[in-house]
Amino acid sequence: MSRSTRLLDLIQLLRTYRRPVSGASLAQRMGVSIRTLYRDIATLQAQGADIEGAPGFGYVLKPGFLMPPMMFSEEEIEALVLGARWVAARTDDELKDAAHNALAKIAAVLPTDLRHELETNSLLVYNTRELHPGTTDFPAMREAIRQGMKIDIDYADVNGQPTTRRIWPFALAYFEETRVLAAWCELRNAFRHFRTDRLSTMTVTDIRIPRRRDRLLAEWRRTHNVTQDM
Amino acid sequence: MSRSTRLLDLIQLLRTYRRPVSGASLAQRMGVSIRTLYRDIATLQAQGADIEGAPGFGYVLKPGFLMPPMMFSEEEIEALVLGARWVAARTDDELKDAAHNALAKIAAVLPTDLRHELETNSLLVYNTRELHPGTTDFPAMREAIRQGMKIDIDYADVNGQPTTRRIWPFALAYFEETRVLAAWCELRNAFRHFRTDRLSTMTVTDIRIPRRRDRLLAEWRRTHNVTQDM
DNA sequence: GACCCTACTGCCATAAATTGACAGCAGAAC
DNA sequence: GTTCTGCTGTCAATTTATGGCAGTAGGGTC
Repeated sequence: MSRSTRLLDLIQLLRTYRRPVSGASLAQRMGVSIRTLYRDIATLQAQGADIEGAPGFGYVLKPGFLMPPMMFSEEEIEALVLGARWVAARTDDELKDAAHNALAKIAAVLPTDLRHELETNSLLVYNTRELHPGTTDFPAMREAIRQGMKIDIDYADVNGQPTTRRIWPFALAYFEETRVLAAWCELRNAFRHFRTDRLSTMTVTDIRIPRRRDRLLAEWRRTHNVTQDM
Repeated sequence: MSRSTRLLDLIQLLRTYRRPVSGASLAQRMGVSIRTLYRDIATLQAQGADIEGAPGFGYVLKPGFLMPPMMFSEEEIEALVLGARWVAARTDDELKDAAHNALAKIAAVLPTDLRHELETNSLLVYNTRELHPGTTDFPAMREAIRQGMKIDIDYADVNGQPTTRRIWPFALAYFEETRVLAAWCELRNAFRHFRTDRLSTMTVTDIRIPRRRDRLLAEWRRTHNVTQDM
């Protein structure tokens, strides 16, 4: 790989990170020595890339730096289309429309050949089994998560009567057949998980959750050893 | 000036032109020989720049090398992230990287608040069951579908010995647990479906499929009553 | 057909750059 | 202090870039 392509690849690699990365791991992924990587970083900085490096931390590319190539590859188009199709097939109607609209917006900025690739993509998603229909209002649930609003639910535990609780929802996890709402439960004063097909009622309150969603998510991940690397 | 900075400058220079420019004048403005300019153009094209050159005319950079800023609704962001996460969790490593890179590229052209929405999104995908590992080279298979190349496979039917066939692959369908390659089978002279976990070998030939992929897909959909509305 | 203008490729000797290795300094967290 | 990292200098071997030249080819104009 020539140096000029490597520099562009390095930008793209840095774009995919949100937390600091060490130069050593970048060097390994680019297949060059650490010395060369330092030179590459210096070159990119000289060309205007806003790369922040600190001893003991690593590097972060501060957002807003546009540098070619900034177009999708065919494989990236495939990934986006396939993901959108899974969303359309396996979630709810609102999210399905959203996936559809997002693809349309992406298509609008694509050059002709890539738009054709997007439109004729032939990775398909099939739903063999029906999802449990349920009465859960997923759009409202997602909205509550986004806005950070407490909700009240009636939830039937595996071996118990339905109980009414006020919870702080912060994540919704999609399994093959079920979906699970992750929340802080005011009743139990602990993190709890609720299968959405066992919710009998759900009411979004107008009370704000007193903690940031990403903090709750981070703490839950830490205490429950959950990783999702995107 | 180093070559890598010159390549970026050349892109910028090309963007300022609307009518074709001759290589000679570009070379003069970049301060290099015409021979070097041709090499630079070739390098940029290899990196995905859509530069059109015709004898007697000159060069034009077709729009689309850089992505313009894009706006999505919060729900569209959620759909894209959720889809990308499903791809990352349930397909292969190459597609996982592609999904990751695509999101990073989208994030790069998003305004701050939407980028934050993308980065802190809390719709998660879980893989409860392991995918059948298999030995199928999915990246090569997707590439063959994209490029429209025939492939040779050894396929073990449900109740039979493995047979070697030459097929025209045109679609790959993702089910919860299996994946099925849809193709025209030269042996049976008909559409056939192949579970990828029953492929023992797969060789991509360098013979083009004599029909367009989208035509095959459309005909297969018609004859098999398959709908996928995205 | 002859004629331009241009894109594009192959070759080659020279010049320039890139590279990895090693040694060492510096800042920050523990 | 120790450890983790960023960062710089130097140098020899290697790789790459470069310009010049010759030649092919495509697409207009006359």
